[in-house]
Amino acid sequence: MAKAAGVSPAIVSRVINDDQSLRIRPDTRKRVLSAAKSLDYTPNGAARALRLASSGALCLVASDVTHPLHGETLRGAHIRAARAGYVVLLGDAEELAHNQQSYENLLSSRRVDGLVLHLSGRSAEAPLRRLAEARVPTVLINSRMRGRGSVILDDEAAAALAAEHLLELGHTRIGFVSGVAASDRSQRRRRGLEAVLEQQGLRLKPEWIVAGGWDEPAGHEAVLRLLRQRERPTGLVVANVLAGIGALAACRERAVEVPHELSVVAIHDTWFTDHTNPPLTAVKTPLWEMGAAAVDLLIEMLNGGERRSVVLREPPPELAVRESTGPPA
Amino acid sequence: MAKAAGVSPAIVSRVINDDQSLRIRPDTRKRVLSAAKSLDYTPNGAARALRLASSGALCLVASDVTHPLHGETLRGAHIRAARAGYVVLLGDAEELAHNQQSYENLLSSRRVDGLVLHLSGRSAEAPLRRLAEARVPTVLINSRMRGRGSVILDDEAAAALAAEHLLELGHTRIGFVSGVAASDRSQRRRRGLEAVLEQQGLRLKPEWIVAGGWDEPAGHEAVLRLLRQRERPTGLVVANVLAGIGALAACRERAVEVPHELSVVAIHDTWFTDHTNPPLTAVKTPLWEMGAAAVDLLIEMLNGGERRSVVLREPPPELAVRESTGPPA
DNA sequence: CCAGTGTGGTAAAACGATTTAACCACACCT
DNA sequence: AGGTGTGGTTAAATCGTTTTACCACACTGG
Repeated sequence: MAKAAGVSPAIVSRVINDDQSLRIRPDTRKRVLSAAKSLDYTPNGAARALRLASSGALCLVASDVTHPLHGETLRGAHIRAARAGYVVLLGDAEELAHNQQSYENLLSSRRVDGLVLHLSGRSAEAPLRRLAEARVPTVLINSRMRGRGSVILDDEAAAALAAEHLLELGHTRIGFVSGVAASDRSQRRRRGLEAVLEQQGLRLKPEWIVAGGWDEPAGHEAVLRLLRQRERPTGLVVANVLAGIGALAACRERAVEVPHELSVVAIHDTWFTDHTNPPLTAVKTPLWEMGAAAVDLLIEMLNGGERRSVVLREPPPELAVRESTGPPA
Repeated sequence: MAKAAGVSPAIVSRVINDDQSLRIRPDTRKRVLSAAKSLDYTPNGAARALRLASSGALCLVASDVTHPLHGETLRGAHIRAARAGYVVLLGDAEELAHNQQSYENLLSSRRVDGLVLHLSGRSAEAPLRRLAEARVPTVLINSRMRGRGSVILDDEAAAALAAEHLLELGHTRIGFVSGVAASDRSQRRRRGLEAVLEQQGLRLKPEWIVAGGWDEPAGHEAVLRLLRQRERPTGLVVANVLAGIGALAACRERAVEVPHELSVVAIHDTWFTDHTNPPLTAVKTPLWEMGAAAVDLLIEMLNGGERRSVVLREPPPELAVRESTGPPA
């Protein structure tokens, strides 16, 4: 490259990288640029990474790559990263937790400059977090830890919106299917729900709080448990849309009519809530933006910014009313 | 590192990489290994990549990262790659097609050793393919091109299975909602369908073949078109499960009863086919395996193997009968 | 005329691993 | 004893950038 331009590699580098402090004659610059184009030269990534001690790659670890909600977040992260010149590596939490060896390698070989962890909150994932922060700057999505960068949804607001919807329809007996119970996001959703109920002088009955998870089988199973009880709620807030679909399935299975006998509203919204039976009322949350915000924060940290914990309040959660909610019988 | 072990870097490298041609005293090896552990040393990825002229990363470009079916394939690819010591970068076709500049950079900077392209078959993606093969070894998923590595499903068999199911139920008036019409996988599915019909002396009426796409809106719109016709089929094969869901929605919208007035069977199966209204009969296809096979093939190519075109016949497609199909009225 | 100040570069030393060639000590063979 | 392996280790070159130090030259002001 340098040879073709008849110029030292130093100059080439500085021209290509548009170094502002470089003083150069316009025609020399042009010579470099045209040589670069005619050779269709691209700087070697590995050499740059070596010299700059940074790889230009971020890694997003998702609890489950096939989880439909992660797709949105991933895309947000991806687009933002690309805009800043980073590429995104993908990790599957389960796979990595299984194979700690390779996980450690990935982190400590400086192949990635930073990490975004989007985990489920299950305890099996603890080592992933511990190792992460020890090695590279890390941002947590939808879970918080002291002194770590994180981006979380406004879960209280989302849950409150769901609760208000049920209250407006006239429900007073309201149940809650939590996500992974130990996860802080699940607890935030519960708090948001409780706050709204208390305003109305209502309480969340402990026996109507059932532990679920983030996927369909978990919601299914949780609602079966709930339906076994003598007294039943008339309205149900489900902490996750996949679990919400499981809830609908459980109702069908037990011949519980939705929404006449039980109204169901879930948190998060995706394209297929229109297509469930009945279509599922859901609270729309800014998942795309969450991914984007996580990457923004991470890049900010990489540039020397401090670790912050961001609560994503914009855009605010929105209710999409469908046919799984209605007035109590 | 070398210093702590009291040994030259050459030895360290060869011990760490387990070089078979190295003859070394057991205690020397042990010294190296224990020093490596105590310093918790990991070779710098960038330096290795530079020296070895290979990055240890593969890139999977999907037409749409949020597409539920891609999740499965992605996971298969991911796990296989990890097993071989590769990490997987993720690309979004739409994003990359938009931003060719960065795409070219990614490919030519040798940041990835190989590429897996899982595209939709739309013409906008053509440049992605062209550039890819010019720069790095590439494997196409579910589409074929002369002289390129590729992995495709046994689409004929899958479509045939769907058709046989309808025939067995007694349908003779069968329609087809294709995917992206120009894509070869769509054509293979159509051929599979036609072959089975011909065996029974039946024909696929041209007016009952409607062009769709790979997502819900496309299927929705295609079936609305189909339902506008005077004469209607009683059974419908939809080339994609998402489009299938759109088909169901279109039927609901037009008050066409499924399965009594129209039976619908789609290709590909995912967890939510159980939850549509009515639950959707679908042909299960080995998506996970397809991702895995693509990566296997790519790695084989990277190791000097020739470009092959693999048809994935194992495991064979399987029919999951649900409530969207039944005997004709 | 000379010191000082720009200007437009060049040359060389990193970055951290891998690989090759070279070297040495020692044993074994003839 | 001289030649030939053999086992074990070292030194040096290399990958392609970036960065720092430095240089030659022209121009300027006193």
